[in-house]
Amino acid sequence: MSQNQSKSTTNKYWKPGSTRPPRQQSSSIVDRQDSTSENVDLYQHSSMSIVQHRRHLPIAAYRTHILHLLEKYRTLIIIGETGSGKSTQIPQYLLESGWTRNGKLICMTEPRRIATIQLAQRIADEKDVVLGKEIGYRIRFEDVYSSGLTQILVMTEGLLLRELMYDPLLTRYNVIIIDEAHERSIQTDLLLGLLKKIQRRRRDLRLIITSATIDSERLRAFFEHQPTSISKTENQPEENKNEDEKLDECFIMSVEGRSYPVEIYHTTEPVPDYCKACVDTCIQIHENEKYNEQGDILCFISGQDDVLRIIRDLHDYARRLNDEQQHLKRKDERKKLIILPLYASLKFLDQMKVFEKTPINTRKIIVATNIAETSLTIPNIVYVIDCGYVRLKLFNPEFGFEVLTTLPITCSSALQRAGRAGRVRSGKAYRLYPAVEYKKMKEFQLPEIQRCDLALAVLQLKALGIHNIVRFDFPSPPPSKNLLQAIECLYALRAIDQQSHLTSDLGMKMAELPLHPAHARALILSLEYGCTQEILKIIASLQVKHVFHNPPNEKMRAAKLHSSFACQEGDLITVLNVIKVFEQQMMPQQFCDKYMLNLKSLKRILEIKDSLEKSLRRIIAKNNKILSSSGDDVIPVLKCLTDGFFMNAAQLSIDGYTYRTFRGSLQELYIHPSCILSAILSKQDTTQSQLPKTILFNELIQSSKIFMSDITVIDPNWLYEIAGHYYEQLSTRQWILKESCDLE
DNA sequence: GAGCACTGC
Repeated sequence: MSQNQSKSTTNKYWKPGSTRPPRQQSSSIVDRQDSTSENVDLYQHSSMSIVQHRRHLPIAAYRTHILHLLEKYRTLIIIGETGSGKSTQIPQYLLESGWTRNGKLICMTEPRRIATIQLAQRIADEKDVVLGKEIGYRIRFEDVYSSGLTQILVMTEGLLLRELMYDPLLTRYNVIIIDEAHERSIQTDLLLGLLKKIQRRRRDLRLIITSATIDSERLRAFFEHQPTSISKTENQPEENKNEDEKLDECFIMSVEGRSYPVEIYHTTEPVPDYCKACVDTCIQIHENEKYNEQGDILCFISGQDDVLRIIRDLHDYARRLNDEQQHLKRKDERKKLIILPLYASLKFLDQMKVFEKTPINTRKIIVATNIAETSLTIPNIVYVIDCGYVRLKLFNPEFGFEVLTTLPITCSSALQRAGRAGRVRSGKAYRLYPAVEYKKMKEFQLPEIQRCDLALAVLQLKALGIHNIVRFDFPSPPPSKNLLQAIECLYALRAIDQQSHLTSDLGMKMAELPLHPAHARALILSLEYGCTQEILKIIASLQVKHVFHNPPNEKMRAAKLHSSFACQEGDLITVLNVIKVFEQQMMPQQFCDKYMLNLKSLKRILEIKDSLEKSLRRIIAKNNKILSSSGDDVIPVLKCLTDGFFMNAAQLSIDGYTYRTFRGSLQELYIHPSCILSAILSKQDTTQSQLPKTILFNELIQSSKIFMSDITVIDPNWLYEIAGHYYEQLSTRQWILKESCDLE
């Protein structure tokens, strides 16, 4: 079960900038693959037929075993390393052996949209059928399947969760496969909990959970342990007992992957500056491995800022190298360098550069955030540098907010990062931390459900009829403080009443919208404030990041161009201005280039806006009525935002530049420098008492301080006018919720 | 006084 552990072979020590890593031993030569992503690696570039290819995958040896186990067990946990072929093959094995014969489907979930499409496409290719017929997929905004014809349906986790609202027993499926379960998104955990519940009613439903590394024993315990107190309604009637009743609960099996050994090096002591250490290590690799024909370098760095710092220093080195070579006027053995950044807010075309084939006599260095750990798989990596940190959202229950924070990574993450060096041939991983630090790391990252804001998850569960959230059987129960915060939040937003039931006027409507409850409330209330068109655009924009394009070398120009949309009311109204203008453009590409805006983000905002508008019309049953707009009057929009975001209100302290929330926390908050407000303020001559007294924020980001981002300026009187109930109750804590009692 | 992990409905 711990193949990952055994694959990473040796631990060696070295110090960046002093001792050089040992020279690469001559190793067996493996053909370099020209694939551009992991999803098109194996068969397309070999001479094997599809049948041969399928037979050669490690999972193929387990075909009959898997099918046999599925006859005997209700739930199957399959641990398979990358390259085992589990995702593409398992649904096909089930299809071939008749698991769809009664007209019901095989469902497979993926955490991400791109992976969903790619997987469905690949299965369709292997079966030589047109995508959308026997094999189909569903992601938000895209249904590519035919009811009555489709047998394997791949979809995102979020969509299966939505499907549960309309079909609580998921009656159209025989088998549900949860793929990539080790990522443990909130959706994964909600699905696992709900599927266990469904299995008690539907004894015929089979569940397969596949994962790379997972806390599998805990998961088996979860599926084997049945709650002792099953209520009468949930008890299986005697007469329904049949063959399915005799099934055993859960079985774990492992499938080996296909990867090469990776030598792992640790530093001798902690590095004071991991950016410098990363640059030094890149240089060392480049100098030492100059005879090595292949070998691109991938660096895992925690944030965009550090990525850009490292890129800048590496460019300096590359320039020196180039000058030296010209000066010597002879052919140097060292290769040329291509240095590329990779992070989420990078323009799409710049992201795609990492997939371009590295030319002969050239080495590619990619400096990436953890976008490279899950979302994008970069080909031909032989060297990995791991800084040992990651930025994660963490819910602080004392404080009551999610904060983006830098944390040390976990063992499983360190292994995952190192593993990226062994995809094409044996590789090396350089960890910028001592081995003792690795030993101190937590084994697995906390599942998202244990470290995030649970307001939306709780609302979804309530809508699915799970009344008592505290007693819900979670695979990893979230801290009770976090649950309590979520319940209190939903109560403050009037989505639930004091009995903790969904309110019929607001709560039920909010649950139908795929939005954070605060956003959903603002959107529904916009009908009363008469500014629905404006709030639709603003809420849609909050679901999408990176509207403003800010390349590191053109910051001044970008700031100037962006300031033409800026307004005193803050970031949300500024984005509203951008969207309003963007909508009217005949040539959106030229418009975005001119003002340094992100076309992809803006298009997606409009797409989400349309989808939210459809949902909203359905909820309020006003299909044809024109939705209200407040026109040029911004006051209704600001008041409506206050009505949704009142929990995220902050007031200026006496010092004149720090903020504190109204919720009684002593935490000092600062306006993030990316906010339009800081841009406006920095232009003004006097800095004294210029900051607005009361603001709403959408997110908190921790770096040197805790910063608020996406800020809106409001009139403090509105808070008492609109959310007086909340602030009064907050001070006296008069209200006692039923579920709070359960916790004690 | 000074900088923005990643998904998903």
